[in-house]
Amino acid sequence: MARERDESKRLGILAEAKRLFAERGFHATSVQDIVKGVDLPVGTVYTYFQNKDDIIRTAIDEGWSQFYDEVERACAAEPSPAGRMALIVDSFLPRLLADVEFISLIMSDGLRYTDINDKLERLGALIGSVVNELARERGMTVSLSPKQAITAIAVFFLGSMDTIRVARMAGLSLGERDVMSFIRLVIEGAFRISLPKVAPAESVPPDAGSGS
Amino acid sequence: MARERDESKRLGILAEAKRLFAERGFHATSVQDIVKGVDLPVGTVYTYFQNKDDIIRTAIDEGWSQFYDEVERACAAEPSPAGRMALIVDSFLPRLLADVEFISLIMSDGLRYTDINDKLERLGALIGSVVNELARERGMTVSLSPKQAITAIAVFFLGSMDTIRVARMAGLSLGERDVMSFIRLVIEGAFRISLPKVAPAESVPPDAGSGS
Amino acid sequence: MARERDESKRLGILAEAKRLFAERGFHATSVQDIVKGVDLPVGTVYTYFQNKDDIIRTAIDEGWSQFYDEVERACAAEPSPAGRMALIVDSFLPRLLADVEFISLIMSDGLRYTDINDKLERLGALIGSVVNELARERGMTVSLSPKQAITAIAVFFLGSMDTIRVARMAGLSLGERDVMSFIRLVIEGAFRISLPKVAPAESVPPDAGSGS
Amino acid sequence: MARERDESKRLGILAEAKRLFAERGFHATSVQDIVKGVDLPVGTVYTYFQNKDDIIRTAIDEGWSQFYDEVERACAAEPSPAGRMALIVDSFLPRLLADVEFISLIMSDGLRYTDINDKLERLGALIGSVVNELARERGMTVSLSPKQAITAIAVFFLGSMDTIRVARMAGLSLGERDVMSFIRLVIEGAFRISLPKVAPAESVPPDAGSGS
DNA sequence: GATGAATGAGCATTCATTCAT
DNA sequence: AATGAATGAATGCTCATTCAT
Repeated sequence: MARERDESKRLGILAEAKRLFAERGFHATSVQDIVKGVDLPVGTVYTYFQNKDDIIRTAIDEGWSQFYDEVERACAAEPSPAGRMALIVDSFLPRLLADVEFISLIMSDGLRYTDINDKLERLGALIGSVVNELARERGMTVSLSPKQAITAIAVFFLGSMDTIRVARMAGLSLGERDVMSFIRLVIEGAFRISLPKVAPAESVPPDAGSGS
Repeated sequence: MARERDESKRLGILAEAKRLFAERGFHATSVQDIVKGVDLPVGTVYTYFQNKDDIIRTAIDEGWSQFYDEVERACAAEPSPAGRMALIVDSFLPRLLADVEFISLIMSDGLRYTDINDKLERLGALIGSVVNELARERGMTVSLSPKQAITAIAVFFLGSMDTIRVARMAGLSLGERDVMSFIRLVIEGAFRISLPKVAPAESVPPDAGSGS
Repeated sequence: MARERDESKRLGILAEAKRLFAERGFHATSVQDIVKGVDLPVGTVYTYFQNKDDIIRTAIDEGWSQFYDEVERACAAEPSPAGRMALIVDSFLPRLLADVEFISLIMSDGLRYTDINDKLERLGALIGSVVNELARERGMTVSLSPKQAITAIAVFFLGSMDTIRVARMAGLSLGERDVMSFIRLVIEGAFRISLPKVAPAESVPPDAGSGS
Repeated sequence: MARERDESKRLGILAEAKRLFAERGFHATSVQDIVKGVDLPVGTVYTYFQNKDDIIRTAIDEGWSQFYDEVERACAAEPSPAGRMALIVDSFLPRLLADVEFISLIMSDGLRYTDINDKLERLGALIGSVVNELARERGMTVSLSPKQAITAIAVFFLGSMDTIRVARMAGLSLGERDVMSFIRLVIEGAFRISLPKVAPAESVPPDAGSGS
C-alpha cells in the first residue's frame, strides 16, 4: 500500500522493538534504543507510529492477526479433527513456544496497551471446537462444562509458555521438549489417540517461526 | 541510644512497593512513588534498603520464605498424603492465587533480581513428593517420569496463576473459582479421591492471606 | 534537514565549565551550574558531551592542543634559539600564567580524567631542545643530565604556576610580575643572555589570551 | 588534655580524613566514608569537629604547626648555617615530599578553608634567613632582592612538590630522587658547598614521616 | 555524651516527544 | 516528508547535618 521503502522501515522498527521489548521489557527499552538498532533517526518513529505505546500495540496486534489467520486457514484446510489437533500441537504451539519472551510480554505489559480479550476468546473458541469435534469423533462424551474446557485450555496454554520461559530464565533443567512431550501425553491420554512424532521444536529459528 | 531502626517503616515500604510493583510493574514504579504512598522521605528508603533492586529482592525473598516455611510446617503436621494434598490445594494454592499479580512479578521482573531456582526446585520437590505418596497410598503406579511429573506441576501451577491474572486484567469471564474447580477436577480424576469443598478463595483478603 | 549542532553552544558550555571548574573545582561545580551560567537547558549538555567527565576532558584536551600547536608553529617560524627562548618566556609563559587556575585544575582533578603524560612529555621535549640549542649556540657545555634538565624545566614551570596561584588565593604579596622577573633572571644568568623587556603579563585579558 | 580515649578518636578521624582527602580530594570524600574507615558512628565527628570544613582546617593547621615547630626547634639547635641548610634539604624537604598529595590538597582545596598566608610567610622567612646567613658565611653578596629571594624559595618549593605529584599521578618517569638531586645541585651550585649524601627519601614511610 | 536514623535539597543523567530546518 | 537537536520533568541515589533516644 505504502511505498516499499517506507514499509520496510516500519517493519524494521517493529522487529527491533519486538526484539528489545522481549529481551529487556517495555519500560527498559527507549525509543532511542530502537532506532539505534535499526539505524534510523528518532523522528522516523513518529512518522510511522503515534507514540511508544503505539509501537507495542501494533507489534502485538499485527503479530497476533498474522498468527491467528494462519491457524484458522490451516485448520479450515484440514478435514479431520485429529489432523487439526495435530496441527495445533505440532505446528502452532511450537511456534508460540519459540517466541515465548514476546508472548509473555503480551501477557504482561501488553495487557495494558492492547485489548487482548477478543483475541483470546477467538483462539480459545477455535481450540475448544477442535477439542469438541475430536471428542465427538472419538465417541467420547465431554465431561467438562464449556467454562471448564476453556479454563483447561488456558491453563495448559499459559502454563506451557510460562514454564518454558521461567525455566529458561531461572536456569532450570526443563525445556521446550519436556513441555511439548507433557502436552502430547495429556492429549493422547485424554483422547486415546496417537499424535505423530515431529521434529523437535528447538530446530525452529527463534525469530522466523512465528509472526507474533 | 540513637533512634532505632523501625521495622514498621521497613515493612511499610515493602508493602507499598509490593503493591505498586504488582499494579504497575517494577520499572513503572519510582522510589518516590513508593515513599509518597507511605508518607516517608526518600532518604529513609536507603536506610532500610541498599537500592531499588534490593526492595524487590527483599519483597520476593521474605515473602517466599514465609510462605514456603508455612507450607512445609503444615505439611509436616499433616499425617496423611491426601490431607497434605488437600492442604496444598485448598489452603495454599488459594493464597497464591489471591496474590497473583505479585507472583507474576516474581516470575517476570523478579527473575532478573532474585535467584528463584532454589525456591522453585524446593517447592516442586515438596509437591512432587506429596503427589508420589498419594499415588502410592492409592495403590497407583505413577506413569510419569520424574521430569514429566515436575513439568506437570509447573504447567498446572504457573498456568493457574497466569490464567487468573490474564483473565482478570483482560476482563475475561474466568475467575479464581473456575481455575480452582478445574484443578480439583484434575486431581480428583487422577487420584480418584474426593477433596473436601472449602470456602471460596474470594473471601481471603488480598493482602493478608499470603506473605508472598 | 534537522536543526544543526551549534558549535557556539558547545563552546559556550565549555567556556562556562572551564570558568567554574577553575573557580570552584570540578566536584563543586554542578552541571546545572554550568547551564545556568549559559542559559541553556540541562539536556543540551548531553547533546554535546557524553557526561560531566567528558566536559573537563574536552576542555583540557582542546585547550592544550590549541596552545601547543601555536607554540610549535611559532617556534618553527623563529630562526634563532635565543628568539625561541624569548618567545617561550615572553609570550607563552605569560599566557599560561594568565590562566593559572585552570592549568592547576589540569594538574589536579584533570589528571584523573585525561592522559596528560604525552602532553607533558612533548612540551618538556620542546622546551628541552630550545634550552640545549641555546646552550650550544652560546658555546656552553650542558652540565645537567637529560633527566636533570627535564626535572629543572618541570620544577620551574610548575613552581611558577603554583607560586602565582597560591599567592593569589592566599593573598600573598607575590604576583605574576615577580615570578616572571625571577624566571628571566634565572635564564639570563644561566645563558648569559639578555632577554628583551616586554609588556607585563597583567595586560593580557584572562580568558582571551590562552585557549588552554 | 582531654581523656586519652577521646583524643585518640579525634586523631583517628583526622588521620583517616587526611588519608582520604589526599587520595580522592575533599569533595569526593564523604563524612560517612571517614567514619567507616575508622569504625566510629557519624555523630562522633560532630562532637570533635564543627563540620566537614573544620576537619580539613584542623588537619591542615595541626599538621602544619607540628611540622613548623619541629623545623624551628631543629634549626635553633643547629649552630652553623650550612648545617641548617642541610637540615632543611635532607630532613624536612623529604618529609614534605613523602606527603605530597596532602600538601597539594593544602595548596588547592585547603586554600578555601584555612588561612595559609601566615604559615607560608613564616616558613618563607625562616628559609630565607637560612639562605642569607649561609650566603654571608660563604662571603657572598646576595644579588637577589628580598622579594626575588622569596619568589625563588616559593618556586623551588612548590615546583618540587608539584613535579613529584604530577609525575606520580601522570605516570612520568620522574621521581622524588630526581627532584631531590636537582634541588641539591642548585643549592650546592649557588653556595659552592657540598651537602652530605643521605638515605634516599623513598625509605621514609609515607604516613609517619610527616606531621602535616 | 553517644548514637545512628532521619531528612530533603541536590546530584548526574535519561527520555518521550516536538519542531525548526 | 525527513531529520535529529532541543527540552525539562523525572529518575535513582547521596550526603552534611540534626536530634530523638
